[in-house]
Amino acid sequence: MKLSSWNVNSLKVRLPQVIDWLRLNQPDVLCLQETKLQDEYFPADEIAEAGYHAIFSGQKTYNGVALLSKDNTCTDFCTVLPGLDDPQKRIIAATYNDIRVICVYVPNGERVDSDKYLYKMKWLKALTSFLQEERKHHSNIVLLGDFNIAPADSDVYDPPAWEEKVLCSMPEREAFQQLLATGLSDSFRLFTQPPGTYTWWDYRMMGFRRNHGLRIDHILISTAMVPACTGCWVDIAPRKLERPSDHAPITVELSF
DNA sequence: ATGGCCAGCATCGCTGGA
Repeated sequence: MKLSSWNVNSLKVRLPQVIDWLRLNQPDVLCLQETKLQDEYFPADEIAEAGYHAIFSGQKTYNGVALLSKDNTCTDFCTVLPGLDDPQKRIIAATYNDIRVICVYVPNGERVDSDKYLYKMKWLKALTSFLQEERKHHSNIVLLGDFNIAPADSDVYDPPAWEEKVLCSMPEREAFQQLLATGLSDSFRLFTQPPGTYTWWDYRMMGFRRNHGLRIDHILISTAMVPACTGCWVDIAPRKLERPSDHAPITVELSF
């Protein structure tokens, strides 16, 4: 089975690209971030025509997450991060065939000296606690989405320029390691990858053409799933389209 | 040169993203 994650930066704008991508790639689950849609406007019918069931948690203008799946029998649907009274729609989780799928849109943080950075760190701490709890109930966990963290300098096109900047700062990288310490592996790093593989490129300054990118979208799998993991890759094709999202989708493949 | 682009909302300029 295949699970994918894509920050679409407005599902309204990107819907045709998402539908095309689903038809072409046929993931079992596609997790979306930054849908930027209130639930009453979610394009469930168009997505159903492509053969996918959708659950979603959105709001006006900002944030918003969704899980699209071929399987329409998910259970334990959840859209809140316990311990955090957060009006921002940044998490959606559901269980598909004994696999716990947790889709997240981690706050950006803006700058390391901003209040949004403190909110980001608080959010990550609550997420780690949530994973510790989820681990007690599920052995097969996939935590995927836009983490807004480049875990290492090899995930950054220009490490000196980004040193201790938001997305690359040590506290953020430590928070990422704390997530892994709950019993998760970065599936991307289980395989040899082409150097300079990223998931986000700035719209400005011809960021994509110059491959000025960061790897900030991730698929983390519980250790029990590692032997079944057969691949993880980033598909940069959608980033080359007209009116692209600034993120590319990432996919993990599992032998069940 | 610390900007540049993009989406949304509400208009013709701002916020937020990363």
